[in-house]
Amino acid sequence: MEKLSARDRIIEAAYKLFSERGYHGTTTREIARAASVSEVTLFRIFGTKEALFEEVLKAKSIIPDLVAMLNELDHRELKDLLYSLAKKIYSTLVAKKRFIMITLSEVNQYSEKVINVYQKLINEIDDLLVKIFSKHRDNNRTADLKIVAMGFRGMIFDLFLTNEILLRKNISTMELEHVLSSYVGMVLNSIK
Amino acid sequence: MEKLSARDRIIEAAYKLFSERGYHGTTTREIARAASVSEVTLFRIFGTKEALFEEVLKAKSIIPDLVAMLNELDHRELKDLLYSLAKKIYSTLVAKKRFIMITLSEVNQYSEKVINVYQKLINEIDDLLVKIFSKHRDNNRTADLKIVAMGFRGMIFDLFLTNEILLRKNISTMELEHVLSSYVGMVLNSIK
DNA sequence: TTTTCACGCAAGCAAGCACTTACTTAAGTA
DNA sequence: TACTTAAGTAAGTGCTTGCTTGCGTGAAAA
Repeated sequence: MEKLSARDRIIEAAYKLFSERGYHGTTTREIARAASVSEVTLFRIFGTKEALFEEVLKAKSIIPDLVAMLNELDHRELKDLLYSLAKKIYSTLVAKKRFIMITLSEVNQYSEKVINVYQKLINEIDDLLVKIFSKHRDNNRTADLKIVAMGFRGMIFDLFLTNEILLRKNISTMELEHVLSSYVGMVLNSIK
Repeated sequence: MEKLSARDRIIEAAYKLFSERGYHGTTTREIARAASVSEVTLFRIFGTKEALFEEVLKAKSIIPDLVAMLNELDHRELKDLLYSLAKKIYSTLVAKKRFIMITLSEVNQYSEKVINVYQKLINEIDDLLVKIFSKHRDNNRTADLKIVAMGFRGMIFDLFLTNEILLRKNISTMELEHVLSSYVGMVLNSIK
């Protein structure tokens, strides 16, 4: 905490406060105070509260993390591959929990442009899953792979949302692993 | 719209505005104006903005709808039963979209008490699903029915969230039915 | 008819908000 | 040493916010 520049301290503080109280629920005074910086400095660096908000989103977005993750896959057996993918997605979501909270509370005010970014990301995840599935599918099964992919992604995301955001529950690593591998099992049943 | 009392018109207007701009992003002046009521009347009836907010949540909560829905099930074949349940859940979510939006944007400020209400509701849905599954399960399958239930609920909720809230997409009835029946298929594969 | 009631209108209040100005200070850098 | 840079302090600007007060009015109830 001590080595960070004023700019970074402000971003960290704003990130935390925006995620807890929303954009309109957070004041620039509070942010400055939490960053141990004068309010004047905040405005000198960022100009407006809006601009600060955008910088926070840029700095903390989950999207680069997820995109990077998608490119880090090895070529194991299908079951292990899906399981490790599920775990990586879940842990990325947890690591970016505050970003998700901001997104949820501000989602209805996003522009077409921002929404397209999410649209693309979701498609990218689903397409990757379809590609993985189709390599291993049983050809006399007629399951629609795109829908299986949506379902798989949906189960993981909802698990995160329900436990981490809505119920604030401490799900144990063991239980998490059990649930995720069961989800993988459901998917495998549907494509083989 | 014309026959509503001042009180109801205020609640309707507040519901709409809170869902679009969040609690802090909505002013009592705007609400009064949208309700064609003077701001004074708003405060005479509700006392404070906070109290109005709580009345809106009470009046518009999705919880009674879902609870009522759970008690309206007939006893058809498993596949049809799950499918009609999925459709009912989805359409209830759509009908209460604004309530969900408010919930998402205010979720991190809810008290233990409010969170317990959601906890109970989620458990109720999952338990119902488990009950349905276990009547029809294949006994030599060892799938954990609770987890299958969580997955099923998760797929449905994520479908709603992604399409209706995040991407604001008009998913056609046909496509929705196709996706939901595929989800039902995934579940059936896992328990039989 | 008189009283009550539900509401509107005009005005305002204290506090808080994002943001600014003017000036200062301390630590590098040329 | 002179100058730049990054930060702070103190004060304040104009505007908005939640909420209040006082007074008026038309319609229904008594």
